[in-house]
Amino acid sequence: MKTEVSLHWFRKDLRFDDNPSLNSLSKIKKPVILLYIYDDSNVHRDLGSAAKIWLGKALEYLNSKCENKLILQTGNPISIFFKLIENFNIKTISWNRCYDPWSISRDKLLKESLKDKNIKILSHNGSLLWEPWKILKNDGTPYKVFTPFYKRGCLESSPPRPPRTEKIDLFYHNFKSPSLEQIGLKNKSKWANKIIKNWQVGESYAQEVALNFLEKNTIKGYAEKRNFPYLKKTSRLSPYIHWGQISPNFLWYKAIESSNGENSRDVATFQSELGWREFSYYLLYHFPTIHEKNFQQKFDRINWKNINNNYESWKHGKTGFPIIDAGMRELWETGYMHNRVRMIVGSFLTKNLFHYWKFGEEWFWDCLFDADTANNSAGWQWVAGTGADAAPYFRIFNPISQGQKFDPEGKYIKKFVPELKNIPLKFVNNPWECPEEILIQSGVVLGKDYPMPIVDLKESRELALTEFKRLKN
DNA sequence: TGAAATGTTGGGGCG
DNA sequence: ACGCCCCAACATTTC
Repeated sequence: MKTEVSLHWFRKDLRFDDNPSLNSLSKIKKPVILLYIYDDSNVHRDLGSAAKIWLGKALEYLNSKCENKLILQTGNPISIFFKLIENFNIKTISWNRCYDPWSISRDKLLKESLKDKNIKILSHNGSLLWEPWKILKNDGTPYKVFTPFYKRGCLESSPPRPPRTEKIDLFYHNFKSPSLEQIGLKNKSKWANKIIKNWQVGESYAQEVALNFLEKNTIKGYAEKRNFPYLKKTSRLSPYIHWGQISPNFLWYKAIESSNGENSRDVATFQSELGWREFSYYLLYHFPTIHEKNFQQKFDRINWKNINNNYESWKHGKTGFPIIDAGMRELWETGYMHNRVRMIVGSFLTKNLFHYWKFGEEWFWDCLFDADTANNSAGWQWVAGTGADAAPYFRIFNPISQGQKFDPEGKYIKKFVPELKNIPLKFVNNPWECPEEILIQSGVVLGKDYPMPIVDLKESRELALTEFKRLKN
């Protein structure tokens, strides 16, 4: 008779600490097998290039932390589970929930297919502070505005589950897994090596980053300084949170513990950023087309410009607007972009280049380590003005003044757009206005070393306003 | 989690 | 001393 075992299916919870599914299996007291499925048949689209790199590293780390007993599979979960059930005497299958529509239907289908197998199936909340279906307005409908969602909905409902870690016993097996190379999760390209260089991917590093931020009071000044990209005062936790290498519950309670007289506003701001993440997941759960369609349908009538060369210039940081180009190059070179700059480049693509937000969302999806369906779509719809509680359509960022305001010394720009490093501060954001003589001294030939601006800011802004205004009539 | 256009105020120069 | 203009600084409105 084969040993009775439990199975934990890792999805967006690539951690051992504060993992509700693992905790529940610890109570059952049967040895546990750990599974990850690189599922390309049930998702709505393939992972982005950066995400695959991160995932590969994360799985490597996870495997090393469980004595290389992680079962790695690729393909359709239903057939994989059937195969595993033949090989092991599985009594319980457990996972932490995902909240995107295709995962929900996949899990539902799986539960049904396993119905008569005499296996207990458990699902848990491992990635949200509040379950989306528990936060509703008095009339029973979901919130559509962040502030009441967060303040009345979340903060006034029961507090999030405190973090907890139980030890599990591994089941030792010889089940064979394909290698990361074989399933396409090992990218050895120059680009891959470059963008991952400054990141350490495992759970312990996630905790290190979090504790440095929260316990060592790096968070002090966060409320103000998080807007200045060169200061690097954001938490930079987003990739870890996305992959579940650290739980929001851990961060929530660590944040509260770290709050003192000096930083309470900073801590509250950080908590509300976690709140924005909750809001994005909440929206995707209640409005499951938010990743592909305008949340506000009236914006379907906008005549966006057809995709053209400007999109390529934007993607590769060659728009001629230094703060935009710095941001897009940070993305391409590091798999990350500072939040303030995400807003600026998003506004530029949707309002000045007048491209549909989905094109921006797609490029971010491909390049960001933290590429996340809920956050990415909600963010792009926010900036485009088409979303729930979005920025009003007329809130158009001016890349020159945003650069001057949030990169006042030009340090961020000069880091990622080094061809401008000798340009005097006065012209860092508007090199095309720099006198020829100074350009020569700075070693820059516009149109050759650095592009001329690809659009007229004033003109394109007016055009966007006119087109958006048209919808009101 | 804007920015530009427009309006208001007040101080200084100057006839 | 006074009115007038200019303009910076700030406030309000508008998109």
